Amino acid sequence: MEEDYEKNFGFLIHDVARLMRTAYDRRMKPLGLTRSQWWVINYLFFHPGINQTNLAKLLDIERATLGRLLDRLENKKWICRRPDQEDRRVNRVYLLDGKAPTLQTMRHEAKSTVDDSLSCLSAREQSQLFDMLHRMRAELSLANDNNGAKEKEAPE
Amino acid sequence: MEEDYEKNFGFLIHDVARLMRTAYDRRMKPLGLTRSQWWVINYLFFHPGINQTNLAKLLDIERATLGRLLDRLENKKWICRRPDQEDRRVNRVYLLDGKAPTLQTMRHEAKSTVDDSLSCLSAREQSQLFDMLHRMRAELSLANDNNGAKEKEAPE
DNA sequence: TGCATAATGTTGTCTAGGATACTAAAACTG
DNA sequence: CAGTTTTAGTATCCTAGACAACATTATGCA
Repeated sequence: MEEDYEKNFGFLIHDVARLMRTAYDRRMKPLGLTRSQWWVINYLFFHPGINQTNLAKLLDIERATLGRLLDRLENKKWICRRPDQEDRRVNRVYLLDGKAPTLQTMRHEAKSTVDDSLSCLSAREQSQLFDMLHRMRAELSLANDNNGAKEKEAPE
Repeated sequence: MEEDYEKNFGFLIHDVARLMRTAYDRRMKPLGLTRSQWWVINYLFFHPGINQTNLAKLLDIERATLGRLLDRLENKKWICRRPDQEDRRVNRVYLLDGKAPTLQTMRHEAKSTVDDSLSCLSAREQSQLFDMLHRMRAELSLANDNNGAKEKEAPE
């Protein structure tokens, strides 16, 4: 019987993701950021001036969730929101100056966290794992969209 | 540059886990339970009368997190807590009667959710994936324990 | 026996995430 | 142009999770 629920894939992957998050967060703590916050900032580095909706799409999270993440990052003086000149609904989000060095440090921290957790896999296994998870994400993301839009798309 | 952060394994697995959770929760919704709640109940089915600390250990979550999960399940009349006769600190947790049929339904729902998300992998790939994630979980869980106990274990 | 220590469960505080409803503004349509 | 619809961002409410502090109760030890 143990086997029965030890085998639930949903919780297996949930556990791995959760354990990785806490490992990340522990390492990030001295820098004053969580993993999610760092991830937002990392995207902002590559997409300065992006608006919130598009950033939420990139991160594949809800706009509300991103909004709150940005609130916290704004409080900590990591980012700023500037109103768009042409569309008064839109905020453009920028990384504040002087953060590049810390960002670099965090990328290294992130990398060693990942490396640690992948150390029990061979290089070949790692790339297989990547490939499989990518496919799953694509599949799930699609299913998610279809479900979310179900009411509107296929009303009968 | 896209490649650079598209490749972050921590977020890849985080995304997959999150998408699976929302897929689960959507399916569970008509039954009035979230995935986490269902998981607790599933364990209780196999371990009636377990105390909270041991249940938290089985689930590998914090006692506080479990306590609040149990609060919600108690409100919904899914479980009850009964004081232990010998140790007055301890609560023994039981599944209330008549829930077995719903539990069975939920197991099927859970299974099809998992099957859907794994449908893009061959049987061989699935078992490889399982194996790899199990190893990672063991590794991370160990690292987590060591870190959590660090202060006490190695005070110098 | 009496005090120090450990264990059980709760509460409080924080982050993250989803869902929904809302406001303001833009875009579309007749 | 007026009215409708869509879009951007927020507010509100919920679950879940971690961490830390705490009261109560057991346990161990001098």
